[in-house]
Amino acid sequence: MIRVRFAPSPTGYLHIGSARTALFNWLYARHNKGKFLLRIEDTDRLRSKEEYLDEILGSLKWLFMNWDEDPTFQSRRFDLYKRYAEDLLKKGLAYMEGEAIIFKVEKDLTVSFDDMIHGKIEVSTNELKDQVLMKSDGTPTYNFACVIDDVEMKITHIIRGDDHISNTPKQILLYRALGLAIPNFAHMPLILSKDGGRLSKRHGATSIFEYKREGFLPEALVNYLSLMGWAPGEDREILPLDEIIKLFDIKDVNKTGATFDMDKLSWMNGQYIKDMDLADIVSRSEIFLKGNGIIDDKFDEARWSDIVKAYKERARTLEDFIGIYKIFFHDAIEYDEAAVEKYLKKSNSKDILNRCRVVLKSASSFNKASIEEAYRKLADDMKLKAAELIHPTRVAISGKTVGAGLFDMMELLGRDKVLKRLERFC
RNA sequence: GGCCUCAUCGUCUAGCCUGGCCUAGGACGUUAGGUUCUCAGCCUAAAGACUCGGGUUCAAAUCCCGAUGGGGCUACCA
Repeated sequence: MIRVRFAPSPTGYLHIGSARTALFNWLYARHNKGKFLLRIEDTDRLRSKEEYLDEILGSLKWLFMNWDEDPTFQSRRFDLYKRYAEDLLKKGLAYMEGEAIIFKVEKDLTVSFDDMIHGKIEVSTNELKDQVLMKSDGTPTYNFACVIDDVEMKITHIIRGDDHISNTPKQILLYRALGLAIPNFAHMPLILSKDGGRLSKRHGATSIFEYKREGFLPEALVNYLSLMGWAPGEDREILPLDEIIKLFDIKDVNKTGATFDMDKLSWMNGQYIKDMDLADIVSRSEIFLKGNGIIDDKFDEARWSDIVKAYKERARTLEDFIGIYKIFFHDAIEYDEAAVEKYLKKSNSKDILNRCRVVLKSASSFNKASIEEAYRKLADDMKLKAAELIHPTRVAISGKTVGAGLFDMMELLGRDKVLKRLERFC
């Protein structure tokens, strides 16, 4: 049975890089019908915070990464580490220095392992210093606790970032000294920040929840993340999670670091919104609007559904729906000054809008088809192109030059609102 | 500095293992055009890469060596 783990340290939120590491572990487990376990590396009591843990777990859940079994907390296992360390001490493989227990690294040995992504990696122990196992304060060091926990948790495959390659020989020495079976290793490339360096809080290490706040869909984010360092082949890019699980293979993971591309994520998110069932995107946008305090419980869902239908293929994030909502449901709308200047301040603007208003006011019905017919006829009468009526009208009723088709917008807005907004410019 | 590691369009990648089908394919982005009331979407097209130098071979993006460049590690951080 394959068992993998994701081992976050609750000293910060889950960012893109760590989420991708978690994802590849999760995909490997699900693809192979194995177990995906969580280990919380909270040995640093000062920097570890409960709220970070909550955010990390919440982020994992949001991205569909459910875990098996209860998470293991390192802070609750100090006795365990101590026992192993004392065992090494007894065997004469470690020594005390003050209160600390230190592992003796034998010289002139070659440690080698077969990485599932990189192939064979070899290091001479002459490059390694003796390793602190237990610090003077009684807490274990990372490399020691990591080995003990991976053994205790019966981890079969350690999938982690490239930055751990140089930790691996140290850990292997520990497995050997303890007489324990060495797991398989797969070191995946790191996600780089735009300037090519390591992802850090200063450079692009945005919290996963920040993407949620910005209106990204978890499906799109997971899909995009899976493509950082891995490709399903056949030039496929947008594919559902179950398909990703089916196709995922750790052997296909690249060796080269990848730079996160926000533009492509946005594009992909837009594709997901466009292709999503209307009911689904309606409810998600609704939840998003509620979360942002834009709407409350008494809100016209049926009408919102019609609006979403008109806009879903042009939206890139759920955040776009905030502006859309305001156009249709708020009385006061924001006007794009440049657009007003361009379309509503011409010498004949007032006249045009006034005639539009009159036509709309007297129209026997107010639906997309009838409005369009009336507009085209009016344009004919005035010897103008329809566009010369359409553009100013759009700006007058929505404040913007962009958006859904004008006649859709007018029908969705309703006659009263349309007339009221036109009046402002007549 | 030492050690480890990586190297295909601006970005994500396919191809590399098992040399020839690669005048290097796809996607994002960019540019141009089409559809249209705008934008978006959709469609079409264009520009755009094998880091460099040796070697092996009839033949190298693919194999080998070196250089260069990037990244990581080098903590009683994780």
